Amino acid sequence: MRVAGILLVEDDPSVRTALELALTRQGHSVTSYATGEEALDHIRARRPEIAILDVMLPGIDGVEVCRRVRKLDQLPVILLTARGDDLDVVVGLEAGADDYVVKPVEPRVLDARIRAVLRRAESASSDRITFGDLVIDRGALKVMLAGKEIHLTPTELRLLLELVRHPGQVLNRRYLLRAVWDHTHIADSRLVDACVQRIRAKIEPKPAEPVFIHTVRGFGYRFSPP
Amino acid sequence: MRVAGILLVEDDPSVRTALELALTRQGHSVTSYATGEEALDHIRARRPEIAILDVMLPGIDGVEVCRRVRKLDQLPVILLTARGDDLDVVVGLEAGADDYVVKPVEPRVLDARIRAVLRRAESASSDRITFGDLVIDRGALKVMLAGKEIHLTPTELRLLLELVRHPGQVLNRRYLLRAVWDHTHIADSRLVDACVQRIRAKIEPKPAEPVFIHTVRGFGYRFSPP
DNA sequence: GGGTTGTGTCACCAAACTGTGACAAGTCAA
DNA sequence: TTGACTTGTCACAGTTTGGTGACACAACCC
Repeated sequence: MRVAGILLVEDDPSVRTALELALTRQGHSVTSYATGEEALDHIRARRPEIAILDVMLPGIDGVEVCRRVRKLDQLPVILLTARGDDLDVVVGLEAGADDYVVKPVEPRVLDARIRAVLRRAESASSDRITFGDLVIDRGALKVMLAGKEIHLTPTELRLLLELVRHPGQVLNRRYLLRAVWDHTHIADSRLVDACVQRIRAKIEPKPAEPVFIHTVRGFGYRFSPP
Repeated sequence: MRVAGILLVEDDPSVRTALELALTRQGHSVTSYATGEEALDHIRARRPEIAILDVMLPGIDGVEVCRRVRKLDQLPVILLTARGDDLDVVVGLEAGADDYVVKPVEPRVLDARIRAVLRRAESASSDRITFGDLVIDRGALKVMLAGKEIHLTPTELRLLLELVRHPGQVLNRRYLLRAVWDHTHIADSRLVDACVQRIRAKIEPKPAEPVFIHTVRGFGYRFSPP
C-alpha cells in the first residue's frame, strides 16, 4: 500500500507531536492542526487521503467535523477519543466514521487501522474518477474523453454516474430505472437500453465494441474500466 | 438497514447467551457456536451476513477462522477480545477483520459496530468466491478460470450460482428447476442435465471428470471445490 | 412563436440463447 | 452378463434479447 496524506487533528500539543512523529516514521505524510475549523479548511483545500480526528476539540468537535466531511466527500475518517466512552462510539459511527481508536494508542495499531480503512476506502473515494481516457468529475458534473469535454444530457449523466458508482457491478434494468428515473415509472421497456446506447455513442470510441459500459445479457449493464 | 443473519462464536456460555439475547433483542437473527470448527461449517453451509468471532477459542481460534473465511469469501468479520491487547489488534486487522471489539461490550455499541461494518460491506464491491482456479464474482456476474474470463449464458450463470450458493450440498433437479427456471416449468426432461453439461464444458478442465459440479446419481448435482 | 434539445417509444434485425428429443454411454442390481 | 434405468451429448429450430435508427412529443430558450 502506498504512503498516505494524513490529516491529523488533535488539540493536545504533546499528543499531536508524538503521533505526527510516529506516523511520519511509519512512512506517512502528515499535516496536523489543533482545531476543527482549520481541519475543515485543510480538507476543502488540500483533499487529504484520510483524516484522524480527536473527538474532544475546542470549537467544532471531531464528530461534527466528521459529519460535515461526510456530507462533502467520501474522505475516510478515524476518530480518536481519550477513553472508550461507549456513547461516543455510537455517535461517532453514526456520524459516518470509518473507525474509532481509543487513546493512548500504539503507533503500530494506529498504522494498522489507517491501512485497513484506506484499503476499504480505496474504491469509493475521490470526486474525480479517471478510467483510462475517460474522466468523470462528479463535483463539476463534467465528463471528459481524451481531454475533450463530452456533453451528456441530464438523464444520460445520471445513468452514467449511477453505473460508475458501482464500478464492476452488474446493475439490472429495474434497479437503474428506480435509481435514475423516478420509480413512479412503471413502463420500462427499452428505456434503459436506449439511454445506454446514447451514452455509448458519446463516450465509446467504438460503440459496437464498448469498453466502458458492458452489456451483460439477461441481467443488465456493468461499468468497468478497460 | 435490514436485519442481519449473524454468526456468533464464543466459547464462554454465559457471554454467548448474553450476547445472543442482546443482539436478538436488537432485531438481529443470531446463530451461535462455541468452536471455530463449527463456525467454519456453518459459514460454508449457511453463508451468514456477518461473523462475530471471539479471538480466544479452543482449537481453531478466531483469528484463524477469520483468515480462512477471508480466503473463501468476503464475509464481514468482527473480532472480539477479552482485553485490548494491542498485538492482537494488529494481527486481527492483518488477518482481514473488519473491526475489533473489546469485551465487555455494551450491546448498543456492538450493534452500532455491526451496522457500520455491514454498511461498509454493502458498498464494497467485490463479492467474489474463489474455489481453487475458479473465481466467481457475484457482483460483476463474472466467472474466471485460471485468470481467464469464461463466458456463461444467463441460464448457465444462474444455475452455477445456485449450486455455488449451497456448496457441498446435493441439489435435486426439481429444486434446481424451481430455483433457476420459472417454477411454472413442470416438464423437466433433460433440461438441467443439458445445462450442467454446458457449464462443465466451459469450466471443467476435463468435462468427463468434473471437479466442480459432481453428479450424484439418483439425486442431482453437488458443487464442491476440488 | 419558432427553433432547438432532450426524452420516451417503437419497429426491425441480427445475434444469442434455450428447450427438446433422439440416441449414446454409463451405472447398478440381479 | 444382461436389462433397466440414469445421465451425457449433440444438433437444431423457435424464441428471446439487445442494438439501432427513426420519430413524436414535451420542455426549454431565444
